[in-house]
Amino acid sequence: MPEGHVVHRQARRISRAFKGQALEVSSPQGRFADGAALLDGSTILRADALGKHLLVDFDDDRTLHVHLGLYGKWTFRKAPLLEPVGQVRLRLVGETAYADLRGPTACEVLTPDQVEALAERIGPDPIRKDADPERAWQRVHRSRAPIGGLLMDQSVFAGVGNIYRAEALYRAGIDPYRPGRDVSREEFMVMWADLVELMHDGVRKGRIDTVREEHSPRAMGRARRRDRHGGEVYVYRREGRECLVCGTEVVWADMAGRNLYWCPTCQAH
DNA sequence: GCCTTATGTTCAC
DNA sequence: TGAACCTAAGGCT
Repeated sequence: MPEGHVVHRQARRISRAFKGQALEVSSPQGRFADGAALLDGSTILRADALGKHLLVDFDDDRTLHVHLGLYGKWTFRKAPLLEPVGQVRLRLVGETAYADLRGPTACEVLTPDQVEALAERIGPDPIRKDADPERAWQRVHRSRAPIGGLLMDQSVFAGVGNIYRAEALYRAGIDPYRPGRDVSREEFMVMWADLVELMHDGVRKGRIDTVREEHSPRAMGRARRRDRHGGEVYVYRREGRECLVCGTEVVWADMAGRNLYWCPTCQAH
């Protein structure tokens, strides 16, 4: 259940574990048997993330594309090899370690053209150095759709998920229902810079913390508080509890089938 | 043990 | 807008 920061961590981990090695590739579950056969014995050149998409380049111009979706998960282990447990779609075995992939939405082999097409259909990823926020700004600026929806649109912001959506809007003081076209360029650029900072922090720590020091319950002498996803946040899944800043009850709504959380006082407009 | 829920995307209507 | 995809964890019994 990852947002972009997790996928970037996984790309880094795959690079460190397997780069330059000829891998044994298999599909214990069988659903990726053809792709695994195609990649088996090939060498990994690099692994990278584009938003929530993981791309692993093998020699011979073949790229493994993995999207974890809502349930997908990687597990990394040191040798010795253990029998696959459960539904393992893909197993990568290197010299001293191996990785198992379960439950992904996408696990396929792409050609260079297909990789290019993927890169073109997703928006700028705040975690990547080559991201151009102007592309996202043009989309937001011209849209009547609510900014809360645009933040979840991967063709506008790649890698942003439900937690970063809720927290970036909270920190910017923006009502999730405000139309994109009513967000000023200044507000957009501040929010983009904030996403860059928050998501880089997520890559570094492997968890999402968004609460500023001055608002942290620790700083106010209260017990350390961890939210259910493992980090410390202002509004995500805190419906019915008090806003850490103003005390108003955090509220919840369904927005396009996803859970949306915000503080109606701190994010009034 | 059973039921609900989840940091997501795509497709059909 | 809703269902399907597909797996694991947590809450409930």
